[in-house]
Amino acid sequence: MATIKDVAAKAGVSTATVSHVVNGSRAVSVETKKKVKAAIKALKYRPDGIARSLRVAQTGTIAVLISDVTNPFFADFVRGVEDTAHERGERYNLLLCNTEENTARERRAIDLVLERRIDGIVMAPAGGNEETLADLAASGLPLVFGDRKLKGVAADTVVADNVAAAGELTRHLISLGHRRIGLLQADLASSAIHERADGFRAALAEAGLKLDPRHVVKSPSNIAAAEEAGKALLDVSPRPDAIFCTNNFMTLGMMQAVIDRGLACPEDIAVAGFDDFPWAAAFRPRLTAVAQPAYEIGREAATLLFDRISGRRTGAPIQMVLNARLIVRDSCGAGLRRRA
Amino acid sequence: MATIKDVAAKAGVSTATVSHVVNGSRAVSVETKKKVKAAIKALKYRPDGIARSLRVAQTGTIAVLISDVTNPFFADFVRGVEDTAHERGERYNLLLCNTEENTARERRAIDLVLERRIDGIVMAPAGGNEETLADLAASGLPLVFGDRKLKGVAADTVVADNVAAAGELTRHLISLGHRRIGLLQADLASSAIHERADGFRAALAEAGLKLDPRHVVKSPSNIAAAEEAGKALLDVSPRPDAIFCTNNFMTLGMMQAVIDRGLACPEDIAVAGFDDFPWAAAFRPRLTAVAQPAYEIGREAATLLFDRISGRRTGAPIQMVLNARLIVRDSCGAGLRRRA
DNA sequence: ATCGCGCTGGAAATCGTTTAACACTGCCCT
DNA sequence: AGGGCAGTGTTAAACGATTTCCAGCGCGAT
Repeated sequence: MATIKDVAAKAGVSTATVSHVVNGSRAVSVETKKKVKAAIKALKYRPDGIARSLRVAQTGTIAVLISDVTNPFFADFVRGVEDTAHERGERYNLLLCNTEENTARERRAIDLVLERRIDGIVMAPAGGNEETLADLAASGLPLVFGDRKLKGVAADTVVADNVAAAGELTRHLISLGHRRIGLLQADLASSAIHERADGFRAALAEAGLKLDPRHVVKSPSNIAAAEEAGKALLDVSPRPDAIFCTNNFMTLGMMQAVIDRGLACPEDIAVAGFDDFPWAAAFRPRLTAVAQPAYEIGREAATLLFDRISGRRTGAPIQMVLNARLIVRDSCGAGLRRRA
Repeated sequence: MATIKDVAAKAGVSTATVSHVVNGSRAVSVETKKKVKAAIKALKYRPDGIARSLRVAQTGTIAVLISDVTNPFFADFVRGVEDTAHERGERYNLLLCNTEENTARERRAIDLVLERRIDGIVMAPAGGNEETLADLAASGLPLVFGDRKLKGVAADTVVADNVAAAGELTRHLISLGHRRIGLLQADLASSAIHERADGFRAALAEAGLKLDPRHVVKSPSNIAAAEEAGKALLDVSPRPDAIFCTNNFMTLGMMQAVIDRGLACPEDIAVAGFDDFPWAAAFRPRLTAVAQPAYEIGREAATLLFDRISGRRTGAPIQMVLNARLIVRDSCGAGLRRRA
């Protein structure tokens, strides 16, 4: 690889001049500019970003820490941050880390990206690293939380309005005549999950409905585990007549469980999902679900981050909450004559 | 941020010594080691990876260029490479770039990551950058293609056996009695897509079946476009009695189109997908599809890459092809009494 | 004349590491 | 006694950029 020195030598100028024509950081006569450009082309010179980063103390890289890109929610989220990074810096890059909802992995990932001297972090915190993250935030490194807030650490945050949306969804269930409504809850520290459960419970209480403790089960946040948990839920007697699922994995596992037990949705049991899918209207039962603005959460989080990085915004962290919207389709029995 | 110099000063040793205790690169007496470690802790010293990278000429970062993480296939693929990166380096990081199947974006992304002096690239080439990529491969930077091969550029490659799997899927369609089989093809340069179409056509020919030209339509690779294209396909007369979809977006769009036209799958029309979904057995119609080993493709691609990076393997590029497997469910009418 | 200024250009310090080369101290061996 | 070697430690030169001074030159104003 040719270095700036090689270019300077070939063009018969100093490295300072080469740097200036590359970056446009000072006026350079058209003549020397031409010579330098010729040398650059001849040597296929490409500036070394590492050396540059060392000197200017910024890397043009931001880290994105999420639990799993395989989760469509986070895939959208990541696209949101990438797209806005693209619009801003022109030259920003994303360092992606899947933390698997694991405190230790998250801490390792943080260590790693800090060593890389990234310009900022947007993350969906797994929980359990409050202390580390509070230190981090205090250190001044731009840090924003997306999807989840973290108690006790002051950082910019953008989340969906989980309790409101969860309330709306369960009221929908109730309005359809369901009374024994169960909860299939992802077993995560995520504030989002807990807020959804809270919204669910509050709506139930408000309607004067009781929640049978056997009708709430927690499951690891993946489809296979949710399927097992879902079956357990279907096996209690009396069986719930509707299930509220706190995230997309729970929903998918639950649907599978319904099939495993030979039941029909929505005729035998209603299932309501938190998190919509692009294909939800194309397969039966057409899923009734809350659609989260995953992409926008990523976008806003990135915007907040870049505002910090650029110094456009300083001072106290702000918190942004985005609306999620209920999409009524068939899986809860809307428009269905209910049996018995 | 404390630097190595600060630590050295505080511990009363040279920076060389500090470096050696940090990296374990030479014997250091227990006494000085203790002093150094104390200083490190006291100052919260964290080595600067940028400076280190500059010096040692490697970054511990690899770039992953795909069209879109939002595509479940690529999400799995990325997880595959990340997981193996994790197992290898212990300290490897992923730079993620979505190229949107866009030649220009891909070239920009390549430029960007080259400036970052990444240690290697694994990518699903969009097509159109053959020259650039051939240069790149020739330059000696470890480069491996996943999911797609690129004609005319010699690089390690891992792909699925698209033509075989496509053949198997269409033979399945034929065996079920379908005769007017249509093709909904993603309009991509991807070798994978073309191989699937080839496998499809070959199987048709082998069975002595004709392909009505009006029964093959190309669509941009996203659900909405595929839905429109799917409707067009359903509107030709005579209507096809089965559709082969070349990737997951085509499949989803097609299913939506079937609903839009008020038809039933598989009763009125069969749809066969290339790319399975984790939820495919939980919703109706249960999709018959070829399941690609997306995660494994990512894994093997990364393995190939690290073998190059570490110098464990040199010489001519190798090509690896992984099997995809057909999963028969309901959407093509298996086990269905066919009408008329 | 002299001063000041705008326009170009260069020399050299700097960013924070790693590492080759060298130095010192004991100690063993002959 | 002296050479060789193992064990620790330091000095200083890279790595490849950016950027702060500083300088030369031409020119208009005083």
